[in-house]
Amino acid sequence: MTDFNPLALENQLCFPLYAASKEITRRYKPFLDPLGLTYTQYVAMMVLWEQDGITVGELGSKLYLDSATLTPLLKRLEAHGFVRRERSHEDERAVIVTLTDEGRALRERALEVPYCMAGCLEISPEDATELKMLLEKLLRSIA
Amino acid sequence: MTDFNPLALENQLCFPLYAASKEITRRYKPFLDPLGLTYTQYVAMMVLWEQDGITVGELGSKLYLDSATLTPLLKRLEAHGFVRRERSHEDERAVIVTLTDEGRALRERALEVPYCMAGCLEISPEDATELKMLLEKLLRSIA
DNA sequence: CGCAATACAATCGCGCGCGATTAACTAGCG
DNA sequence: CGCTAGTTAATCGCGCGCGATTGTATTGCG
Repeated sequence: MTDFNPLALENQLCFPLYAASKEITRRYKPFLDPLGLTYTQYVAMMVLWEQDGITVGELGSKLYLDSATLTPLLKRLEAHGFVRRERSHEDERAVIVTLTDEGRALRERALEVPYCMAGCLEISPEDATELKMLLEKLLRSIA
Repeated sequence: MTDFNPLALENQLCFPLYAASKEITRRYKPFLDPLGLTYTQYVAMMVLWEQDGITVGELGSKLYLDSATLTPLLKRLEAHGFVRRERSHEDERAVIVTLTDEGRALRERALEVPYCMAGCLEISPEDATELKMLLEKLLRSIA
């Protein structure tokens, strides 16, 4: 029997996950730079394009991020004129995030990003579907 | 035909990749904290446990990290007494990273980490193998 | 009603992650 | 041999990512 090294990088599941995530985020950069968005800001905007006027907490639960990350990020998006941040009148603890006209308009320019990325990632549709399914399964089991 | 929204979070491949990577790194924390390592420091140590005395550049190519990340990280590992950083005599541009006795000894304590994580991730061996294979395939195609 | 428990966002501190630049060194070509 | 082009780490600046704490608002229980 060959000796198995549990601390070898090749025997890790999590390392390729970590490395692939970083590399892909880097691949997004040239497509997102012209929009003035980072990757995290981009996914935050995706949530808002689907569901405008949600709270910081709701946004965070969809993105797996907390207010320590989101508050400064949303302030930057606000400074860029893409969103507004306002205390809820019903519940003064909550902060509602709303798209501005400029933020809504940005969606049109962002529409091509997924297609640019699809052309950039050399992965078959079958592998992509399988990978997405496995990642979501993993995510459900731990998050 | 149903209308497909390319900017919906559920239609992204990269988002579950990004989210799962973050969540898993977080799961490592309680196991790595007692060793005094972050996740990135842990994978750097894994490389050194396999191949001691490599340069910053070689380490970076294995971890997909550059010197801007590694230099301060290695300084912290040096401050903790796990590694030494010395200019190569053959090539004064290169910096050789070497394990200290303490750094080598840490491997024994780290050996249980992969087993703790395996017990913590609810994923079947078949899914894990398939996921790892797909991630490495993706990584090879883009990095 | 009053007060303790809970919920929510903001803040703080530290460690990445990386594009861009800088500085030191080496290689290689004429 | 000298000079330029290339290589290697280090540094800088900014934006996350998150555990921990803080302050305010709400809820719920007696």
